[in-house]
Amino acid sequence: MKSSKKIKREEFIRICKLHGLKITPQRMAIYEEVTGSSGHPSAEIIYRKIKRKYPGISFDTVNRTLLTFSDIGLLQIVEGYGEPKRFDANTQDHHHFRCLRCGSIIDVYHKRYDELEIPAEIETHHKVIRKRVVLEGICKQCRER
Amino acid sequence: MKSSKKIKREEFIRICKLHGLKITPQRMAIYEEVTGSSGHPSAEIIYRKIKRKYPGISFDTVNRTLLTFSDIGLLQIVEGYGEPKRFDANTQDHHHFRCLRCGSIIDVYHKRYDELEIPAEIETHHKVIRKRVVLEGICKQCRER
DNA sequence: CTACTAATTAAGAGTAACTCTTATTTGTTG
DNA sequence: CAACAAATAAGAGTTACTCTTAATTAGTAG
Ligand SMILES: [Mn+2]
Ligand SMILES: [Mn+2]
Ligand SMILES: [Zn+2]
Ligand SMILES: [Zn+2]
Repeated sequence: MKSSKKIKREEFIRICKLHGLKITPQRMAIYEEVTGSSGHPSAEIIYRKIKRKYPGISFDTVNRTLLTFSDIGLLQIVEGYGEPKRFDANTQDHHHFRCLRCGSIIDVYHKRYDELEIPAEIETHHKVIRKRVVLEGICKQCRER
Repeated sequence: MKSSKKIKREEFIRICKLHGLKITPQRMAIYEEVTGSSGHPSAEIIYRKIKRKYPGISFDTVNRTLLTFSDIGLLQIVEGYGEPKRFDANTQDHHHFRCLRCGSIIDVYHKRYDELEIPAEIETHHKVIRKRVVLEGICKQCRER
């Protein structure tokens, strides 16, 4: 029986080839790291973690690769307000709650949000590719302090 | 009969006093500029426009003032992905469509979006202050090219 | 109106988060 | 395995803020 890690790697290779991207050790490491981390890490955080196991890697490669992955749909960038970009390898349809105090980002799964209709005056003029609900406020941990 | 411009200024002064902010010519100019502009300008754009009529003003003052105004609810910052922040003096309940190619931001008014319920598992743990729908895609102008 | 003082500002230096350039290395293809 | 386009490392450069400091000023107490 195949491990889920191996299936994930094969899927990764498939999508890279589909987009004409070479399979490099750096890309593998970055993909494993970002899919393995449950949160919504920044490029800097991902860079630091990978550097432990792979000291030669450069920040530029990590950042460029994350943007490439975002272009080909392997991951997404979470909506924000100009702080470091936060990456998300969760490709399921989902939304986010963002804490205005500590910056933590929590996944929100809600079927009604996935089914939102697009207003007619937008739909007739523009092409909508993505729709998301963004919730903001103060998270549990921050409230308790 | 009072002009709407005058009413706007009085309301501005009221809110500033409410938050213990001094009424300075710079603040007045920035507020007039940002409420007068229909789009969703960046700090740099607002700075350049004000500089024409008020050559002595500094970028830092414009930027700091915009952030202050956002803190006290006179305006908001539009959700984005790390480009320059975009400010919005439209205080009505509304949402945004953002063009992924040219970066233009279009207001979306849709009652159903204003009435979105908050999922129970978020509501019970965290305090939600704001909820917004973000649409993304390619705008009419960009499609026609 | 005048003096006082805390808030605000201009100017410019500093910083964070990318983003680009160039020389070198490497994955893929024939 | 030879050829070469793609990718990387290193470091410089850029953008968009953000901070520091000295000067100015709005609001208020007399
Ligand atoms: Mn997520
Ligand atoms: Mn708007
Ligand atoms: Zn928090
Ligand atoms: Zn466009």
